Amino acid sequence: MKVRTRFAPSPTGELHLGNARTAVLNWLFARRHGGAFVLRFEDTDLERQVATAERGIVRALDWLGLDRDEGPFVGGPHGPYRQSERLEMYGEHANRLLSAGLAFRCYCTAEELEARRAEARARKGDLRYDGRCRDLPREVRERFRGEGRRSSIRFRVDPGPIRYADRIRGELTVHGEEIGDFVILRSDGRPTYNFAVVVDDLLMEITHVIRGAGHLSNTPKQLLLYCALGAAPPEFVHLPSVLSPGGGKLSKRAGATGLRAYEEAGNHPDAVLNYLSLLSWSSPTGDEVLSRERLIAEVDLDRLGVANPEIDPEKMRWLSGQHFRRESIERLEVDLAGRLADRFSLGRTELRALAEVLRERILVLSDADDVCELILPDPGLSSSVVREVLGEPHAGRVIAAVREGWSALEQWTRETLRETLIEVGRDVGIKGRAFYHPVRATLTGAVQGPDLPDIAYILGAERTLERLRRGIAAAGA
RNA sequence: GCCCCCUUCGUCUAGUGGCCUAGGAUACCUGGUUCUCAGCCAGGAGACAGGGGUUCGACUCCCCUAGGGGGUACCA
Repeated sequence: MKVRTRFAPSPTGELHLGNARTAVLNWLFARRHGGAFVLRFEDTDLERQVATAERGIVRALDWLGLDRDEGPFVGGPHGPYRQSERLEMYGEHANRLLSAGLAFRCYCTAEELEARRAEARARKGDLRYDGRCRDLPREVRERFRGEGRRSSIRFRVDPGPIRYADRIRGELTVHGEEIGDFVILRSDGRPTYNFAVVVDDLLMEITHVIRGAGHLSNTPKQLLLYCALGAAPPEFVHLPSVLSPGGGKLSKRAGATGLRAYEEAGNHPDAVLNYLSLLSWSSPTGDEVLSRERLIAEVDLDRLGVANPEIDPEKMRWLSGQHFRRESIERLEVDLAGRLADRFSLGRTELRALAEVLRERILVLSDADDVCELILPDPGLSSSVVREVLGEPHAGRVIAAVREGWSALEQWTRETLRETLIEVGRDVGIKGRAFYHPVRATLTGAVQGPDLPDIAYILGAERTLERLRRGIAAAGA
């Protein structure tokens, strides 16, 4: 049977790391088995407009490179892919259960139920539905209808053990009496979550339900529904809940736990994919820096852990750096151009040089901002640090010697620049900061930054030599 | 209240009764990379939540406690 997985967020706000991790695992697993990954929006409960949230989620999935085989905007044979557009299907299925005697109409109003719950809470009693409409005599039902009472439809849950399986935790058991008869269709005709997922997953032929562990306790209800509908349940895989840095719950809004923040900081998308997959999972090889291809080849539901992992933004950044180190120059050029275009006008060779240098040192793309800010603008030599450095005894001589060495270069490469710089240093007989600082200050106006040869390489021969020329003049003055 | 799930270095994890004087990664500290920051390389410190069992032997199995997560909704 072909593997089919799904990601079913409700389109409220932005994707947080926990949702994203669920999406990642579903996608990876589908790709691993040549299956289908479907996106579905669970929006039955939402009256506000959700269009922007929907687009935000799709955009986030695209950024992570999680392409969908079916879903909103791409379509597919099992649509529609929004619950709000599938309302008749839920009604039909609920009626099937009703006529089979597996469900019943409940005439209790929301207010009555709430009042009873409050009362039960007060005397520390049982909060579950008491089953009072379960076997209502016909006359009573008719009287309620006559009174104009609306009814919801509840699923009949008989007492006794319910055994269900989770791929990660194994066999689990709950007792029917702990669940109670739950609502599947509200009195206004909308389905409840537990009913809608089952109908959708069934109709969409989902084979593996991979979702957060928060849904573990919903699973027996859903299993019961599958049986009642005469269908074979999918395999359930409940991923441990992702926790905020420090251990708290992952809140829906908090910026630091939103996927968006990691994108804006310039984390490499493949690294985010990699990092998210490493939560509760590890490669059998022990390697941690994994390409998309390796992730797909190596995902294995049987290597998933049970404990709830905490987000570690530092490790995320490290991984991002590792992915940049493995990135192609061409791709990095595109990323850099996109990020820096509005602040700097970058020439072709300059962009290439920047990419070559930055590939070896950045953790996240935003690190490039600082480097460019430091190197690209004309430094001006009037700042106090520069004047101080250029005022040192041998400053002018050092700059002149470096300029002479570099201007004789046939090839302006990082290697030749570095070798020449070391050679000149030896010849001139000045070392350490007395040697480096005058050159550095002249080139960038600061005494701190990337390696000197790299700075010269990015600036190119013409600009480097010109800046040095002015440095000599300033030092001489 | 009741029910379910979880608990290895700060963090992510390896580990399925002897291979564990518990391995890796990150973060941290130290040294190197003839300047700085970053990167990179090398080294260091750092954990089986606590208590009872079972067993010749327990990080691994069972029970209790504590802590965390979830459910008990006409929320998802």
